[in-house]
Parts: sequence; structure tokens; C-alpha cells
Amino acid sequence: MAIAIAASSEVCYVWRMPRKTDARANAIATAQRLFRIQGYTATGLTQIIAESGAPKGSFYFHFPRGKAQLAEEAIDHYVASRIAVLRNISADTAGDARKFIRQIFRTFAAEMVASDFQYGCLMQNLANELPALDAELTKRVARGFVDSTEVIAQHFRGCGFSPAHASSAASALVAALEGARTIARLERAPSVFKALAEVSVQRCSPPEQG
Amino acid sequence: MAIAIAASSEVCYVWRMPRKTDARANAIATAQRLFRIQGYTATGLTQIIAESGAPKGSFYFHFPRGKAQLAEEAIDHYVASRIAVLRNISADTAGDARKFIRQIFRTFAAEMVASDFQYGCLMQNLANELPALDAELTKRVARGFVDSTEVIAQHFRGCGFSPAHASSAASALVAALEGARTIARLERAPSVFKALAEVSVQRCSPPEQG
DNA sequence: GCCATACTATGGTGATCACCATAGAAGGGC
DNA sequence: GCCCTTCTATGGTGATCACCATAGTATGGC
Repeated sequence: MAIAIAASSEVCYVWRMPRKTDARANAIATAQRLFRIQGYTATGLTQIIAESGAPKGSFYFHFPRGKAQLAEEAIDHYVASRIAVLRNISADTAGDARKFIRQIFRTFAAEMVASDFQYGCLMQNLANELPALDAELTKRVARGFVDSTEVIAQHFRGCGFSPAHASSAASALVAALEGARTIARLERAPSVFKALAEVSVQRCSPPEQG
Repeated sequence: MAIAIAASSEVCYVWRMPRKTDARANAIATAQRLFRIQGYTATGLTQIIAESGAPKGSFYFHFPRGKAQLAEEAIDHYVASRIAVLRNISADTAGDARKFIRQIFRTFAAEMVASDFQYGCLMQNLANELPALDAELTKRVARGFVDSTEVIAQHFRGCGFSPAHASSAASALVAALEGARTIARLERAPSVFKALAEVSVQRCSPPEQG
């Protein structure tokens, strides 16, 4: 097959060699971790490469567009896993908005405790450094929030919320989660998640709920 | 007066020369603005000095401890003005929790619109770069949140909330405000403030409120 | 065995980082 | 008029930044 393809000059590596190392995946995972802890600008490529253990010089082979490309792939990875978590919680609490909200706050709080309050949200960290980001990266961050919000709104609609109400409630919940992360990191305590969970849950309990 | 004071050797500049320039205040204001837009690490001293218009070389005369000291003074300034704003709103809406909350969201949203969604919260930006901050600066950021929260809690107590309820409601409100800022910057629209205001207000309206 | 591809390895690019040493100018106290 | 203090001005420090040029190794197709 290589012959047939080699003749076509357009695409030159279609046949994929068996993956030899996981240097690329390691770099993305390390970048995601460090960006979450330190932020985008404060994290140097030197540190990412060093901590990823992967060979140093080959970085621009895997990421020819450099740091920006690495961040793009890191955020894609992050958003995908965050959405997967939300979908799981949604499935576990189908039709029950209060249980859904409580479970989300509990899950996020647990994640922060597990990291000893070191990890922030990758999307939030990038959002706070917008001028350092190129257009493509900014778009992905914004899209990450939109997609996350949509998963939550979908669950609320499944609880009988009107589409408009579901959207605004989802938007409020996402914002509350982001804010809680900031506070929790400073307080090194998950109490703010508890406070916000109560506030958010009370909202959908009153008689006129629908 | 200068004679009498000059005799005391302990303090050597009590008598204050007439302030010749406002280079120092300019540097703090410029730092605050840039830190809010770009973040702490991403903002270089070079840029601060250049944009502040003040003379370049004299920076370490005014801020002998360098960037960290500048950030400390910037955040002190920021926290003080934020608390003043909250106190004003509190006084204008005494005894009315719902009005208080709505007015806060409206004020913060207006500030974001006025800056064309460029300004983040200085405390939040610093909180997201904790590893780059020294202990003193971290302490001031944390204290800024505690003090802001206390102003809000105080208002809630004045509305008849129990102390515990007032504290957790205030904590939730602060977190919601921070999260809303992040989202609003990306969406370049204040709608998330509106959504959160509705959610937060509904909480204190149901029959059992107290 | 040969070659193309996949990946590693080294060393260095100019630019920018925070920071500082040193010296000069401006102005009031005496 | 001299001095001390406040403030300005210049130029450069070593370190680190993202990025890249070049060469070497490993592996599978043929």
C-alpha cells in the first residue's frame, strides 16, 4: 500500500507507524496539570518538557505550532473529560434537578480535596489570561464553557424546566462552580461548595418550581 | 514644625517633602489595571513602567521589594475600593436582602460592560496564580475575600438572617460573583450576571425565609 | 540492504524577564 | 551655600522565555 500512497504527493504519512512512545500524551497530560496549577503564562515549556519525562528536543516534532498547540490539545482533553463527568452525573440523577446539582458540587469539591486544593479549572485559568491567548485557543475555551453549560441545561430540561429557565439556571450553575473553585483554593476548604450547593438547590424547591 | 520633628532621630522622613510627582500612584494604578486584564505573571514590569508614564529607572526607589510589593499595594487599593462599593450598596438597601443582591450584580455587571469585558477581578486573577505569589501576597488575597464576604454577611444579618445562614449566603454570593466575571469575559455579555441574580434572589424569597 | 518515516538528542537563537548599581537633578533645612 | 533627602535617569546583570536548526537513532516496507 505504501507504494500506492507514496505516489500521491498530497498526504505523506497515511499509514501510521506503530506508536513507539507516549511522549506526546505525556506532554499533554503534564501541560494540563501545570496549566491548572500555575496558569498558562507562568508555566514554561522547559518545565513541561522536564516534568513530562519525555525527551526534550522532540517537542516541536509533536507540536510544531509550539505552546499554543499544546494548550489547544490540553483543553480539548480537559473539556472532554469534564463533559463526560457531567453526563455521568446527569444519567445517575435523571429527572431530579436537586440531586443533580448536589452531586455536581460534591464531585467538584471532592476533586479539589483530592488535589489538596492545588488544581484550578483549566478553562477558568485560560479565561483569566485572555490577552496571552490566540484566537483559536480563545475559541476553544469559550466553546468548552458553552458545551458544559449545554449538558447541564439539557438535564434541567429533562426535569421539566422551560428551555429559557434551563439555560439560565445552567449558566448560573457553571458560574457558581467556577467561583467556588477560586474561593476553595484560597481557603483550602470545600465549605464554599456546600454553601453554594444549598443556595442553588433551594432555588428549584419552592412551590412555583417548573 | 520641621525643626521640632527633625530632632527626633527615630523617624527620618516625618515631615514629607511636598509631593513632586505622582509616579508612585501612577505605577500602582497601572499595575492594578494590567494585572486585572492580563494577570500577574503575564504583566512585565517593563510594560507597567512604560504605560504608567512615570520615569523608568526610579521604580525600585518607590518599590524596593519589586514586583511583589507593587502587587501588594495594588491589591490593598483594589480591596479597599471594592469594600467601599459594597458598603455603599449595603447602606442603600439596608434591611432588604433581595434588593441588595440585585444591586450588587447590577453594579458588577455595569463595571464589566464599561470596560468592554476586559477587566477581571484582581483577587481572582492572583488566586489563579498562587504558586507565583509569595506568602505575604497570598495572605492579602485571602484576606480580601474574607473582608468582602464579611461586609456582605453583615448586611444579611441586618436582614434577619441567622449568623450561620448569613455567612454561608455571603460566601455563596462572593463565589457566584467571581464565577460570573469569568464567564462574562468570555461571552462578552452580562447575561450571566442576570441569571445568577435571579437564582440568588429566589433563594431568599420563599415563605420560610428568615 | 536500502530508504523513507518516526522520533530522539543537542545546542543555541534573540528577546524578555525581574532586578540593581551608579550617578545626576531638584529642592527644603540650616 | 552646603548638605541631606527625594526622585530621576542610564545601562547592564544573569536567568529564563519560546522557538528552532541540525544531526542521530530506530523501525518497518520493499
